[in-house]
Amino acid sequence: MELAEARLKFIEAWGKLGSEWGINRTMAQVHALLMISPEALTTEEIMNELSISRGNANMTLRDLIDWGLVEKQHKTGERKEYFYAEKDVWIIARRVAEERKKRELTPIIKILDQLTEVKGDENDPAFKTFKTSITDINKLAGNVNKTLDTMLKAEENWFFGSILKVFK
Amino acid sequence: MELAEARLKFIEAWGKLGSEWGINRTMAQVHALLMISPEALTTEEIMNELSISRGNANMTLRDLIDWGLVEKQHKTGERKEYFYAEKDVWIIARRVAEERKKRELTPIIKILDQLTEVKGDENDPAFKTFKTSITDINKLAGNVNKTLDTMLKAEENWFFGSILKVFK
DNA sequence: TTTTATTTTCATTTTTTTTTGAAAGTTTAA
DNA sequence: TTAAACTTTCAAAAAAAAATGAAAATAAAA
Repeated sequence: MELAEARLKFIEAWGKLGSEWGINRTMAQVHALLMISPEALTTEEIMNELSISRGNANMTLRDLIDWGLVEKQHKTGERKEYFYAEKDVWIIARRVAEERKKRELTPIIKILDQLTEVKGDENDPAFKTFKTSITDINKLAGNVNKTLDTMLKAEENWFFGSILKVFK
Repeated sequence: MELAEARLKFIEAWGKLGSEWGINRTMAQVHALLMISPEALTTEEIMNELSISRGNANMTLRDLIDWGLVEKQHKTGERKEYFYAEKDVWIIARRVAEERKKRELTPIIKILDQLTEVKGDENDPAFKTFKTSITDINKLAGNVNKTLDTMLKAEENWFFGSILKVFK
């Protein structure tokens, strides 16, 4: 396979994967494009490569910056902005985990904590089932949380190396 | 907080979480409702509790069955079908992991493997960056895959117990 | 300053996803 | 059989999400 074809396939696949995980397809595609680009790109170049509008490119890039996956660069003597993506997959994975933890896990844990406080009749099966489910989900969420904290503190080889041996 | 209110809050929160992770909000809500229901429910009951149409309820329940999270039950002497959800959160987590692995991880690994075969000029930065990125993502995906396999074989206390101590 | 290059915003349009509901299909019982 | 009870399907409608593009805003240069 030629580079040009492979690049398009990767961008498409990354976009699809993103959309399956609740991430805007275009955002995932812009990320894919920047990940495989050795140099920082301008908004114009991104628009052309992916056939998207200026507005879309602008908003998507802002989101990617918010996620900590892309940074703005300025070239001396040049007026326009360039965008460059982090390329270390371990750092990328950690950033995504960190953001999703902050945006989704923390809020749901807060709600689950409140729901644990529900009052009712211990002999009512509806009450008992509710309480057990919430308590169990809360415990699982707490463990996911702890595991993510460990992951966020860990070095790259935490995942690529030692931990896997424990499973073997 | 009263049970009725807590139930609604949980259903809402679970639906929101689902939609953030690419799972249809209604499907997550039906799942939530069944998880906190001690007894199996009829389509009719689910329609009423969540104010959804018969068609929607039917398709959503079928999907949940496909995911292995819900099962049909028949009560003797009764004609209509009842739906019951698995309540063990560890089993739920494993089923979801198993399905997403099959539906999303395996296909992307297949594509990444193909993309690793790309041919080009080793001195071309575009080629080098592409190859490095794909190779790294592929390695990470492979490790995620291995970890999930381990998780799928593991007992509940793999997650709730021992492994966490390794991190401490 | 004023002009020009560039970025950002956001009301509107387009696309995608989800839901509806009524007709068709199926199963059991009379 | 026929009818009643219940389930499934799917074209059409509605809702939600994403994208457009032109105007407004901003920033650098003349």
